[in-house]
Amino acid sequence: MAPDGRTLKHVQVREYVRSLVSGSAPGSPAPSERELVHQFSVARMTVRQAMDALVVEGVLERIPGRGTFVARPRRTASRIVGFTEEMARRGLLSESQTLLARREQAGPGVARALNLTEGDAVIHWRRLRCADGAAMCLEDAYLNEVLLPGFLQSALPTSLYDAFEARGLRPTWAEDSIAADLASPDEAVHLEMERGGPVLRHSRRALAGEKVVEVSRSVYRADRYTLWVQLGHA
Amino acid sequence: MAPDGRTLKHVQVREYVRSLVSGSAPGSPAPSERELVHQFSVARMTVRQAMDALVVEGVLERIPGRGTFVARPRRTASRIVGFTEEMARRGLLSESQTLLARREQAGPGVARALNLTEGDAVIHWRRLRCADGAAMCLEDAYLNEVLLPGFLQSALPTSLYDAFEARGLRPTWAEDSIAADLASPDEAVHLEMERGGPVLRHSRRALAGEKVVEVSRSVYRADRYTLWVQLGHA
DNA sequence: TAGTGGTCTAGACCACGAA
DNA sequence: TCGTGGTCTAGACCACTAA
Repeated sequence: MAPDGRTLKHVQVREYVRSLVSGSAPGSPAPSERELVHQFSVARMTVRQAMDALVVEGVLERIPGRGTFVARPRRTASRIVGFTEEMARRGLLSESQTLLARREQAGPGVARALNLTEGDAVIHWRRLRCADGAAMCLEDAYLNEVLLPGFLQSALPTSLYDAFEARGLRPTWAEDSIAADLASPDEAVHLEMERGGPVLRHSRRALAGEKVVEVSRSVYRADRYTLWVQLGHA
Repeated sequence: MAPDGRTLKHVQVREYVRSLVSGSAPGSPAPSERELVHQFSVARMTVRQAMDALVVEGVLERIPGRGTFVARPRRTASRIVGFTEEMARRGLLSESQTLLARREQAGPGVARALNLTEGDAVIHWRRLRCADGAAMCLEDAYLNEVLLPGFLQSALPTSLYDAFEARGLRPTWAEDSIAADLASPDEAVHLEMERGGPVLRHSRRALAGEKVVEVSRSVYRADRYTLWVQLGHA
């Protein structure tokens, strides 16, 4: 489809307009379609193809009879992020202490969640996660070793999600479950809280495309953590 | 734009194709563009406009050189639903007992959340919500009286979200916060649980377009409720 | 080779908004 | 009245896929 040497005209126009309006205030006018026809010496349908893409993206908004304008940014559902980015968003410095990082054979539950067969090799990574120096969460992550070759052999990353990103495996879909519970004795020790104190249990199954990249169980100190979720759009 | 008497051609083609493929299995071929050009005696660009819309909607998928096919349904983020639909989804019968339903003056927090001024009239509706006969949740909802005229004067609905729907105020955006905690004595009595038992606190601010339609605080028995959330798409 | 979608042209008329 | 976006035409050539 895309000729090798040259850039498609509608892409040229699209990216020109995108750069023009990037940074413009919502409501600012974009060039009119006929104006762009003259500037680029292209047909109007070509310009419309370019603008259509930006409208679908939510960058532009058309008002018949008036013109095309910079759209106000859409509200979008929560992005899928890991602990590190979540804490950064709250202005907290995150640190982690690896309690366990090894190759294991998948049990029935983990195998099913990772779309693997029982006994397949998985990476089990257990960390105590702190924010601004205070124990916040105990996290057990299970990863598909096939998708992360050499993961345990090289230095463990600070952010698992950065490691996904670097491998083109940024999660695009997540199924989370959230429940309240009381801390087990072992959890209480790690989280430096009293036994039987309240905790928030957060489980996640994250996919990149069709690949299950992460299955995890986290337990948060209830007194230090509130989960925020945005749903819907527009 | 839209002439009164007749239907736009690209809309005709679009709806024809939509009805053709509705119910078809993912991967089934849709008519080719040139085929539709002949059937409808329209230009190819008109057919493409129709098909483009269906592709953006996620109904169709184009494969260059091969044809256009029915797309597999997209995974989408959690819909914004209320208690009634949430329980129905779990196969549970929900019932509610109204503990309080009255007009109040908005306090500072509720006023800010509802985009109102302190002292404005709001509806405060407190319900004990049960699933399959068992106490599940204690919910305090605050509503903008202006958006729900006559709400308290007529029979209270079973489902608040049905009432929104009937008024064209179905929430399209929600900001939720979720935390673990221990039940207060009062909550424990209503929820028929021991004092200091674990609960899940779920707060919501729901918008329909730009209008804040609901601000609520719910407290769930931790032993009976786990929250499920899906994020992302594709 | 025949068919498909992707790109592109050079026009046209319409309804609507602002001046 | 003029400019805007919305619709529509009747073609064209391209790259790709499958037979």
